[in-house]
Amino acid sequence: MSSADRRQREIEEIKKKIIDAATELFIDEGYAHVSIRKIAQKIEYSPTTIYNYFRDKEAILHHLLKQGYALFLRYLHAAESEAANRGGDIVHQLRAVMRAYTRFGLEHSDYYKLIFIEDLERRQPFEDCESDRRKGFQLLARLVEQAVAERGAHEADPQQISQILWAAIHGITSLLVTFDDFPWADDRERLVDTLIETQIRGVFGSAARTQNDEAEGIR
Amino acid sequence: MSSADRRQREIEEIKKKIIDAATELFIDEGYAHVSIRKIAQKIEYSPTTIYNYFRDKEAILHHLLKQGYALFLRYLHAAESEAANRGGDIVHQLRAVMRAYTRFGLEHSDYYKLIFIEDLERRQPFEDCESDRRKGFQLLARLVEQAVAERGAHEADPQQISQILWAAIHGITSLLVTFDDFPWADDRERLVDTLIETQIRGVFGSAARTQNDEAEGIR
DNA sequence: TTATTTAAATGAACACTGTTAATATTGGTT
DNA sequence: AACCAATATTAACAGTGTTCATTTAAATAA
Repeated sequence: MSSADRRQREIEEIKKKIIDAATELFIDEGYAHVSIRKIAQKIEYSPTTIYNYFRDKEAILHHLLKQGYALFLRYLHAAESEAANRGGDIVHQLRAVMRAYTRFGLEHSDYYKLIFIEDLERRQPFEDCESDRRKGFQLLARLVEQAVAERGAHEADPQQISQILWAAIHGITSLLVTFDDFPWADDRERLVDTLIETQIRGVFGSAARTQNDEAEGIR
Repeated sequence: MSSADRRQREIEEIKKKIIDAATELFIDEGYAHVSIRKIAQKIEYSPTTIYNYFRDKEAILHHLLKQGYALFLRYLHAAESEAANRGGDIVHQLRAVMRAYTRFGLEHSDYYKLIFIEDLERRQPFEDCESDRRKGFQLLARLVEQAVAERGAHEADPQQISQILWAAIHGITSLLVTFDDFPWADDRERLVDTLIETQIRGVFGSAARTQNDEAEGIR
């Protein structure tokens, strides 16, 4: 059975080669402007060979997007648990997750564009990608629910608050990523921080600032 | 010269016919999936005829986007001047403009998708469309500057505040428009209102609520 | 090792796409 | 009625995603 195993590895290897070539091309020239033939040429295979590994061109994009979403969720989860382990209070965790969201967008702006623009723009988005997106939102929603339960908020409905926070953080990230040459305020990191603080203040009131935050020098 | 005039009208008429057919198709099937031949068939002309009226397929999209931006700016300006004429204070105007932004997005979600997703997604966006977008932002920025001067804000930098408000309002609009079947909180209008109030509170503090607002029943 | 079976890579082809150049057709002016 | 300019159309090119029949390579059996 060893030869079958080896073959399995070979298949994965070729798949990876295709994905890598496609990623580079998609990012450079945009999904629509990349042809199967170009990808094939880049990996030095015949165009039809690709169809032995992926059902069609969309399947390649799908594979690529799934990778992006996995990375995205890893960012959010890492931020949440790290903040929790540090003993930060619930609002602190919320902040950390929001920051992680934009950090992902800025550090992997190509992925962000692909998964939050290219994917959204398609007629029929991939269901499992949609599910990953929902997972990201629910992570945020859980934190908000807990935070509202602990401290109360101006608007009582946690669902509404989650969606507002999501909107704000998605808004700044997508704008920063798509309008790279817009004259953004001095430092982008600071802009994001100010936005997050504005949201926290708007939702929980200024009482939401804790000694914990002060100690870490959060404005 | 009357025949030349008539011809001029005819040209505009055919252009309009092309744009209208293209609009419908682009909205239904997405820019990438619409072919010149399909547009031609819809208006019962030969495919090549279209090239007598538009340089290429992109030029059609361009024309369409310009229309969308014009409508968008009309929404913002109308809201601003209406709020000003009603004697509303500056924060009131700000609210009105933000609401107008989302109202445009919701009432013309197809346009919104085209101009705020399709356009952003292209490699090289049309400059004059970019300029229209900037105009929209600057309208907001002017109001913010004035509001900050009048009342002060938690964060002193008006530029930063403008960008935060822009991000929030763009965020909620694009999410509402792209995730039409997401389980949004009860009433979407109310969600938008709550988001706007959250922003105002976060930026100007709760002192920002005026008797004027109370009188009009704004929460 | 050789013969046979199985799996993978390919070349040719189809129905499309945007776009161009040459041709046919129309309408207005002498 | 004859001409001419403007407009519409047909034919064609290079390129696209994708399929199918065919060839090549690899794995197994004799």
